[in-house]
Amino acid sequence: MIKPSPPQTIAELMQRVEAISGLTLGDLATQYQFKSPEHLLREKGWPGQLLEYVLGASAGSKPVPDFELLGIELKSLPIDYAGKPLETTYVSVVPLTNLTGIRWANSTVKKKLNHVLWLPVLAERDILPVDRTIGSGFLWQPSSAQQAALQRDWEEQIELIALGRVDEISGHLGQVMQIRPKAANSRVTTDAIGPAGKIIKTLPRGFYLKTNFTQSILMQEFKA
DNA sequence: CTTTGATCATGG
DNA sequence: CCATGATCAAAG
Repeated sequence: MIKPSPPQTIAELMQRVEAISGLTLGDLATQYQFKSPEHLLREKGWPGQLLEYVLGASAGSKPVPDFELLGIELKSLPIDYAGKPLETTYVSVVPLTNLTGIRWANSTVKKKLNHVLWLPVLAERDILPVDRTIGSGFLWQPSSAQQAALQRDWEEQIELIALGRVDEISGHLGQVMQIRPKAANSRVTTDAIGPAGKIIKTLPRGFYLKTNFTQSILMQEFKA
């Protein structure tokens, strides 16, 4: 099975999404000769990488949407038997320096979340990775209310960072989007603005969507 | 070395 | 039980 090429239209993308709904990750891995890990202890990104490949997303760690031509970002969303998200959703790296003049309107968070293809995967821990079933993927763009909530959390936390208070930030902040560590381990450091405006070393951070927010997106899509 | 893909795992 | 803090592999 050859590597799928990037979908040229949204219709083509959604056709592929519908085609894999109901299949397991193991089905796809076999079909596309992808590895099938027994557990995700050492390959936490496996579901996302497999789904990207199968749907024809551009590979790699580039600052562009997964489906560059369509401007769409792919996010797999692990859910439990009740359809609730099991994990927060990583969005992007948090900028910790050169924050002068930075604004929500130009932020990486806003860009990344402008148009998202959510792909739910039934991923309870007692289901082997290969046996996890893919659900119905759907396109989403934030409503004005959702945008506003994201903007509030972004501005509140970015302001703390700009004021040199990054080390006061914890995962408890934010109503719908939080900042948490995003690194290989807790010894990794990067530059940040410290107290008195001096550059300090701190743990790299990422923005994550809280499960209450992604759950509301699922409700909006599947309840009504 | 950094970003992207995320999930793991323990303290509260 | 669950969210926060910690962690892992691939790829550029």
